[in-house]
Amino acid sequence: MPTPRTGTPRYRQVAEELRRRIEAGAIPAGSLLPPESALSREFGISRGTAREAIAALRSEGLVVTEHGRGTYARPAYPVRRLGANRYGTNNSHRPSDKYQVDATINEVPATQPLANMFNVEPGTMLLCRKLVLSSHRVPQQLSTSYFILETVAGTPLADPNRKPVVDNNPVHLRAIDIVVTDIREIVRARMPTPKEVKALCLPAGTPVLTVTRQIRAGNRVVEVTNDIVLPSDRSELEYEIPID
Amino acid sequence: MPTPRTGTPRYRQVAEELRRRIEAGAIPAGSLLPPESALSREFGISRGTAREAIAALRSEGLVVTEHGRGTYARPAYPVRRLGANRYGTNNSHRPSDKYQVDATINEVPATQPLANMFNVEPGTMLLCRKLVLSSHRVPQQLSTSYFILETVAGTPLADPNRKPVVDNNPVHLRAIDIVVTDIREIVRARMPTPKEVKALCLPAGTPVLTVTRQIRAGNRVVEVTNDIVLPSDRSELEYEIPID
DNA sequence: CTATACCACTTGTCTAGACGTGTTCACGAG
DNA sequence: CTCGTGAACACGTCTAGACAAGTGGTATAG
Repeated sequence: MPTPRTGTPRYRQVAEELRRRIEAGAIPAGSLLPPESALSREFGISRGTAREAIAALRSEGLVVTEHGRGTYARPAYPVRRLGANRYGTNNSHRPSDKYQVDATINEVPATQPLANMFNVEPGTMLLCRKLVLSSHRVPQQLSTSYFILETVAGTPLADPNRKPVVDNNPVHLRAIDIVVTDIREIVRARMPTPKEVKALCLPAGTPVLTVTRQIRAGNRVVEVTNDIVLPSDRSELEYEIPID
Repeated sequence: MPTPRTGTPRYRQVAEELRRRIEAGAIPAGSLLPPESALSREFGISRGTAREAIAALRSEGLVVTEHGRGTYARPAYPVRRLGANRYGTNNSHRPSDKYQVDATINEVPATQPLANMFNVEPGTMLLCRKLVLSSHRVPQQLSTSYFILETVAGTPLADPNRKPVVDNNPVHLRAIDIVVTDIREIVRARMPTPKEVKALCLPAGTPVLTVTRQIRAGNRVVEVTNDIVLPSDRSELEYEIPID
């Protein structure tokens, strides 16, 4: 029984109806949507079409689905704002207290793109630090940083047993006599890889913010972080731009 | 004939195989993947399952699908970098030449959140400017800006016939005797609404970057842009952070 | 009272087929 | 030579049904 077409596909009509119900509060945030079988009956569509309608909402980040349980109107997450002052040298508040950090450290030769970012020869040995930053057992941030090995070898930065620093690298670099003068960040967004979905417990359809960061001391690049990965549903980035 | 299960679902196995082919260059960027019917035959799966495999890759942004044509390994887009110097007062390069701008201007009373961002009473009249920035007939950026009506009424900024400025508002604000001292931006990422998908010609599964911007002159907030929307496959944001 | 087994209900995966709609290209009419 | 038209082929939408697998509660055995 092919339903007569009205131009817009049926699954999209159903998605819009569900969206209206969520936005009007008829389906409160955090509560369950009707199961697929009920939607199928209510709208006179097959289960496959009902699933497509829900998939459309999921891809907008409006709902999340759990196997065996159902589909929820998505509750607003508490957002972690990475403030404009996160690199300030007066570390009045230390975010590290609230977060748990897992680090793996090893040494690698510079690949071509990394060498470009450091302005060194490819093959130069680098120190590579991969961090996983968690809060309440939920991973909040992944990052991979590189340092010129020569400049940090033997310092606390290269010590795997040392509790690694979270954000404020300028302070810790100063501790080893590197005075950071400026930081350059490039922000992008993309869909996560399956690995990142797993590592960050991302609900399906949630994009990630990525930050590529260069930390410079004078005209020397002392650290390259080749992608800080942040779940976009739990993070935002703040910048202050002074005007001359 | 239900295929025997090996733990991971068939559509995911097919997706991984296709991913390998793309990453290995067997399917070069920009070229067509085999059509669904061919995948269905090659892997011994139904067309629905082949579609699911492709949907998985699409949701990672690895491929894009065009109705009637096929699915392409996604070519790298030319990326528009919004540089750290985009608000510089010496506008040495004028990006406006390369872009076409459509503007709609009207006057609205401040809602509560807008009033908060401006630090004024709700209901204060604002000038609202919606811009669509295009390049080569492809929309690249949407934005909605607000100004305190009183401060800009009668100035070129409020003139709908005037060719609107693209980026560099500080320069144009200075022209009406407002000296911008700093700009605060908050960057987020999310999935686009269906309207944005259409307006920005977004391939399915592409997230958008959003920037909420406050432009301040002294301690007065002179402009609030409540979301610049950028397609994440064509844009990146650059920031320079000076360290004291 | 507890632990387990089962059951009802949910989403996940998959099949086979139907018809709609957009694209492309070759072929034929003018 | 140009224009259009139609066939072939691509993806888009939808149906009906099947079984797998996760979740949570209930009834039963110990």
